[in-house]
Amino acid sequence: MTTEPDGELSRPARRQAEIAAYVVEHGSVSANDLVEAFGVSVMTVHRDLDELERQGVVRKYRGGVSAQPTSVFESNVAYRLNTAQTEKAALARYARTMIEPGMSVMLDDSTSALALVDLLEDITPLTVATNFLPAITALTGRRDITLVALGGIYSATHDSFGGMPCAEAVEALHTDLLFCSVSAVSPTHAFHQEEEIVLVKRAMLRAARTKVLLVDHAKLQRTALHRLAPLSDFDVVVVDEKTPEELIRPLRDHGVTVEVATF
Amino acid sequence: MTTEPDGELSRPARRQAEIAAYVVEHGSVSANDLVEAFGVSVMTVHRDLDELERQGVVRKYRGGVSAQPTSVFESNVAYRLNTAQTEKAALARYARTMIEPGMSVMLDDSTSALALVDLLEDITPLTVATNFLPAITALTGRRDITLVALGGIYSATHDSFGGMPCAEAVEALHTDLLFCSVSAVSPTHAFHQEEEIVLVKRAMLRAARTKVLLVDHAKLQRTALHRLAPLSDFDVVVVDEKTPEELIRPLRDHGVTVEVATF
DNA sequence: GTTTCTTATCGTTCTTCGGTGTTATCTTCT
DNA sequence: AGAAGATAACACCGAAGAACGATAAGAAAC
Repeated sequence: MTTEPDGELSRPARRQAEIAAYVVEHGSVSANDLVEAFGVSVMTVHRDLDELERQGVVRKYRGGVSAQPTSVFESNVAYRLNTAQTEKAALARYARTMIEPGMSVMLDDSTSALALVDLLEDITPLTVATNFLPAITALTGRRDITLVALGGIYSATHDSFGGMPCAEAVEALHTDLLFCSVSAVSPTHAFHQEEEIVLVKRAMLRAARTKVLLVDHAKLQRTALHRLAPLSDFDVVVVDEKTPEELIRPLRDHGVTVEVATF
Repeated sequence: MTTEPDGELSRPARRQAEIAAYVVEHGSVSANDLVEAFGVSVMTVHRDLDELERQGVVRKYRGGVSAQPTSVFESNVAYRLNTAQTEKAALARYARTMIEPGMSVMLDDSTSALALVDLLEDITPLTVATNFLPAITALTGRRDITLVALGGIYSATHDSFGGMPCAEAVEALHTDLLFCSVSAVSPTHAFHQEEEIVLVKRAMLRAARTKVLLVDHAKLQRTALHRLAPLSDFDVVVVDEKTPEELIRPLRDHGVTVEVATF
């Protein structure tokens, strides 16, 4: 798992993700180790490590770096962008079909939601509320889209805004739709790794009429620390085509509406 | 006034500002007029006009464009960035000296505040709250700075977030300092052109302990529609060095603390 | 229908800036 | 003091993308 992830990431971003994985795997390594392992100069390694530290993924000390808890590595944006991008595109395409002109849509800080932003071209008028900075930036250019930024405390790890201020901003709204994602899904519940995130997502769930959960199949076989909400809180759970039937059935058995996004 | 503003703007942005000024001056002009006046192709003119329309500065119709009320032109970001940049830099440098490590600072969506952002390098730790997107973007990179984004409805004209949601976000905070700017200043009051902006600025005034008003001398000889607040609400009014003494005296006579930012 | 204006599309140019290594300076540990 | 590691300060290279114009297709006026 330490080698060649692919995806549409810039070279340094990809390398940083690889370095992060390497560090997580080895627990702690020296800068020189990384120089050898990745064939770049010391300077570049340090720059990468600075960036990773800024994102909260590693801790630097004199002589090397050590890994932070895996959970924060997994919610690292660069890492997530790397993962299952084709699945996410499919999920986004499905989500796209649920949106009608004139609606208001809320998006959380997930890469699935970001994929959706690119597909919003010709739905107009439209109101979009999100706390995810890349999504915000992408939407500022769009005339005909009313953009509501959900402010809050900036998190470099997620590149989004969160915390109490964000939750409060969410409370003040009510949208037609919510598209969000989580770290892990059991047959009965959705889970997430970080508590502050849970705060915001719960608020979002309260603030939308129709709630849609977007998950690729990897999420169904994983677990995460914090229970976010029962799946019954969602109106639809959308999974990708590669999801094995035997993972879908338990969900349906528990009364969850599951839709499969075909590619 | 229609010719050669300078500044550190990209070429198209500068030209767009010039076109905007041209349109404001002439009330309404045809695309071809602009082609001649600026020596670029029709296509480029149209693209510029589209952008200006997106920002709410002009209105396009078949055969040409017409100007929106001057007020919105004057709050157009590109235009403001162009204006009095050296003065703004001086104001920012002065403001910089008022900030101590550990403080929390609120910035409004003014270009003066943006100039200040660049000077925040070595004050650490620091908390900054702002609704100005360029400032937010600039600050996301900074480790050691806690960034609180003030969300709200995106305005392309100002490139910032506003409206009720933003005002509410502001209410929920309380910072040590506030740096803001306005369109116009009389000996007794600060004024602004747009009502929604007033809403947010008033909230900011309520949410900070020490309030600092940054104005270049041009502001002192102007008027604007909406009364924002009495100058007594501000703890300090900072003006630039080029401000004539006879404009400062009336302020002081009314009990306002005026500081002059030397270049 | 004709003319005038506008928009879409494409390819070229140009600039900007991200990404990098090298060298030199500065820190910190021993 | 010396050595190893970290950071700062240039300078270079290349690629991504902005900027623009020419042309063609489309829409609206007349």
